[in-house]
Amino acid sequence: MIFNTMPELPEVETLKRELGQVLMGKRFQSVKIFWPKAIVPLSPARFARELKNRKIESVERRAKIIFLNLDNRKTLAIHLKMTGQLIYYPNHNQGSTLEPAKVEPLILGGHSEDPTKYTRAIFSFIDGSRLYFNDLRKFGWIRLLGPRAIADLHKHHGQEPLAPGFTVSVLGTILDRYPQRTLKALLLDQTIIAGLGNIYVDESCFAARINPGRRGGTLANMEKRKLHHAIRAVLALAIKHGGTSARDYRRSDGARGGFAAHLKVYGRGAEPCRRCRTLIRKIKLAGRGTHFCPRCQK
DNA sequence: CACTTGACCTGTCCGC
DNA sequence: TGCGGACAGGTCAAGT
Repeated sequence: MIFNTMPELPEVETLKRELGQVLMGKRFQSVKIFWPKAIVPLSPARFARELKNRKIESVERRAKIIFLNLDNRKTLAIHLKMTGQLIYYPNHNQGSTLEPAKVEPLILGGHSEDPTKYTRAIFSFIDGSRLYFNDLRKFGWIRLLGPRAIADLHKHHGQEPLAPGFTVSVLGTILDRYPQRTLKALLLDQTIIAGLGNIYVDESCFAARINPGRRGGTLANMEKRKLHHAIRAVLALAIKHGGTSARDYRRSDGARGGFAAHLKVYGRGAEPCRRCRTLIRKIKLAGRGTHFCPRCQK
């Protein structure tokens, strides 16, 4: 089973659901660290010692972070950043304690690679199954945190856009509070709304038919309602499709897939708008490549 | 206050 | 074929 994510909220949520199914109740046996920076401030030895024999009691997501809650009130928090992956290998040799499970070749970035080339950590469980943390660009991190640190992480992040509490009026209040910021910058800011990234900000703005360069204070009430609905609809649909592969995502069965085929503007610069055939424009906004239809999005 | 740039890393792609 | 530059799903710090 391969979980390859391009992680924004829908991708991390997909991972959380799938990992929740397989990791619940597993106990860590050993941990190998190949890129110690990924787990600072702990040393690999300390990190492994603290995890040994701990049981995973639940799996959660907040913003773009995955939380593996352990049986000692500590939590393994994982952020995949740009290129992180969590790949689960079930134990194919159930019952055998001598022979480690064979590692299938890993497909990464569309190429067959040495399974360990981008592997920064391997978590082995007592039943012989394993979880690989791969990360080409080494931006991702894994931290073992107590309740206080977890609470701080939560505090650092804003609204969960799919939670019941994220209402039209909450979004309206946000927009009114930052009247001068562009929508693009506002929606990317994790301390305001947590979970949207470059793909889903562009897609949400398109769905709402609002230009991402608009300032928060300029949206009419109807537009606020449309944006609110667009954000939730786009995220929900993307989750339904298991997330987006902008590049070379493969499922365990080798199928391309997910939400990439449903993208309306992201990655479609100079291609015709699916609604009006006008060419999609790509500009730089808030430091990020930004895609929109100049005709549909006012 | 809002925006830009650079940093963290490795890889791909495009133009010359 | 090689080489330099731009760019890539994220986030943080520093400077304008």
